[in-house]
Amino acid sequence: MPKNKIITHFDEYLPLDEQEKKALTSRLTECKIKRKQIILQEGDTCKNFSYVVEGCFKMYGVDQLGKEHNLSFAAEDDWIVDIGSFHKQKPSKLFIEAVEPSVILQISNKDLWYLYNHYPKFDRNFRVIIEDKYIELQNRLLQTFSASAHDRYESFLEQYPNISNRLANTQIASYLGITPEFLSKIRRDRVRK
Amino acid sequence: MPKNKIITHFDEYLPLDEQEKKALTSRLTECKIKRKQIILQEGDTCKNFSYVVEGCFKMYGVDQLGKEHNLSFAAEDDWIVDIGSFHKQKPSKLFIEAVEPSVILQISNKDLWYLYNHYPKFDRNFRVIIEDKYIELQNRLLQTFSASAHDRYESFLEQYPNISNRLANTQIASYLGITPEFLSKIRRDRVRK
DNA sequence: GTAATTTCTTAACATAGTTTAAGGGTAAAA
DNA sequence: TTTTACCCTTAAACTATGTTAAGAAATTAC
Repeated sequence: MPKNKIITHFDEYLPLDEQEKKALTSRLTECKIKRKQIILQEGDTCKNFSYVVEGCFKMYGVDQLGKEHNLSFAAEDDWIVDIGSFHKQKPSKLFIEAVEPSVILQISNKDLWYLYNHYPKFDRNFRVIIEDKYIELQNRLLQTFSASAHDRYESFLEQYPNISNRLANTQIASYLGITPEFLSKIRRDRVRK
Repeated sequence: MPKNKIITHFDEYLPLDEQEKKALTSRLTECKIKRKQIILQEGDTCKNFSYVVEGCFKMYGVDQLGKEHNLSFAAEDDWIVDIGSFHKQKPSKLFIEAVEPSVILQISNKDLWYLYNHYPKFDRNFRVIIEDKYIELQNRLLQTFSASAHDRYESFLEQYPNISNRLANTQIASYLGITPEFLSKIRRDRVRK
């Protein structure tokens, strides 16, 4: 039962009581998503906060030359949302796309605010979830400035072993901020050494 | 009265009632900080969440070669903290240093948790504050990947006019992820054009 | 199972940004 | 006010990474 997974997820933070569980699960929508299906498109407003039960997603921006830049991946038991668009309910500059057939649980902006306003524990839990994501993002930015592409690739493999072997190198290159050709060169040098 | 500034700051989120104001202000410590004074050092645990009443700070990491990489600046009415270290109460990898003589209001980790546990509104307000910071950081990362140093400099000047004219170019270059020499070249080309 | 599409690799060439070094300018400290 | 420390700029040589193109390999779709 997919909705149990999200309950278990919250046990890592402040566990929900029966009433809160009921309030949450009754507001979750389960969706099956096909590979390459886009669940958020540039220009649209991000209406849902999504919890990945199964599968994997990427969130990316597209630059003036049409190139994609991956901001994040989300696999099992992770959240995926354009917080900027969701939080302010304004058009997004990003895309969210499934890289595998996936199952997600979605909660709408309106319903999440209902939970925030009636059960303060959700403010707490999402505060902590966001803080953790902020820490990750800040570490990544620091690495981008202070380490070579080679070192960033090594870190990525160490930090996300479960995700890295499910993604095309093209996608990893985009996440690292380099071209696939250059990643290929890095991989060749790794093996040779 | 510095403590009034922080109350006004919260009015932009969910305004505090009298009891909450009292609970907050009684837990704030006012500090005067000298230019170049370091309020968080690598290896130390970040014990305080700091609100800048006056002045300006930088937060940075130092790489293996001893080079500084600025992650963020904070001036009046902004918060400065190493969330990673503060949140998990583990040694920080970062420094926080005043770039001007400053006045800050600090709240300790313990006291902030007291507020979180007794007044849920603080969970709400800090959730929203962190979300805003997350959005900023994510935009910056996307820009770092998709725009040239020249364009990033222009954006920085537009986005932070109040900070940019108070900082040495060395500091701005570090924030943009380039060398001061290259920023100098960018500035020369800007003027010529 | 086969065709179609995408991904991976290689290599030659191009470039944004770095390094080093040095001189002059500016703001902080005493 | 004077000294000191730091900051800014220039320029030439250098390096990490990007670009283009093209064939081989792998994965996905039919």
